[in-house]
Amino acid sequence: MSDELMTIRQMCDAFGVTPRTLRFYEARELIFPQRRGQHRLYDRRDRARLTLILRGKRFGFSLEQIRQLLELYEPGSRNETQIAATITIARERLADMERQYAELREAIADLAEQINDAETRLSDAIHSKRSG
Amino acid sequence: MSDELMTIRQMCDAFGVTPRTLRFYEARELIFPQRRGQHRLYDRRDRARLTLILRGKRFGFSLEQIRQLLELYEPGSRNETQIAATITIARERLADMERQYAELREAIADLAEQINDAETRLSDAIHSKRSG
DNA sequence: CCGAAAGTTGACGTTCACGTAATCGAAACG
DNA sequence: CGTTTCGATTACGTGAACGTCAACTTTCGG
Repeated sequence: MSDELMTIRQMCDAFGVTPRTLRFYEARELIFPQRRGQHRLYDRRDRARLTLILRGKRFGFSLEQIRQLLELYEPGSRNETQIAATITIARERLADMERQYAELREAIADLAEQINDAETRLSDAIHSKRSG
Repeated sequence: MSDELMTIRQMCDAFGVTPRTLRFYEARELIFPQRRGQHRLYDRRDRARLTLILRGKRFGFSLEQIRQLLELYEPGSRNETQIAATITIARERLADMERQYAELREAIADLAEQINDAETRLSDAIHSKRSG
């Protein structure tokens, strides 16, 4: 069932990454595809993790930070100490994201204003050219 | 006037960067401090640019993208074509930021939920231990 | 005036996140 | 049954953004 298990190429097409990237994430222990013989096979869980990886990257997180966050998404058979540690890390990332969210709002407003100013300068320049 | 002109060390202390970083940004043409003899001196404009550089970095922009954006903040003596090009680039960055802003909102909600779930698992684990 | 402190210019090193090429085994296909 | 094709492994290369170290001036406090 191609809906359940995907080859590395299908994954690459689906997510817009290269085989190298998927093998690299695996080497860094971010995903753990099964093997059929020598070949890798990716299931729903792997796809979900990859989605989170790519999202994390868009927010500027390192692969290591993302790896730590992914533990949160594992109903994992780990102990209390590890769960607590993961939660602590996740709270820090969450705080990062909330700060970034707030700052992004400001930055968007700033940039929009600068674009407006530049547009004014531009139309002024065109106008003075036409009438000069 | 130390409020007007700052040495490289004062800049580093103020912005939390290293001298190497400031010289690197200068080599990449992101800032242009004056020289008193051999030494660099940074003015208000340089500080404003550095603020924008560090902000841009926090949003995951490359130094080259930031350099292009900085042109927008220069009341610059450039021609219409260049202003128009800068505006086009800036609009793209603005679109990037708006997408990021929207996605960040979702991601924050997701992560908060996962943290909640993990906290539940954690307290459950503690409870089962106490009563077991 | 002079020695420590601060700053300068190379130039090479480093980390992250992959890219790229070589070589190999397995698998699909006419 | 040979040959493309897909995938695996290994290893070296790369670009971005600095770190680090050496060798020199320059400047400032005592």
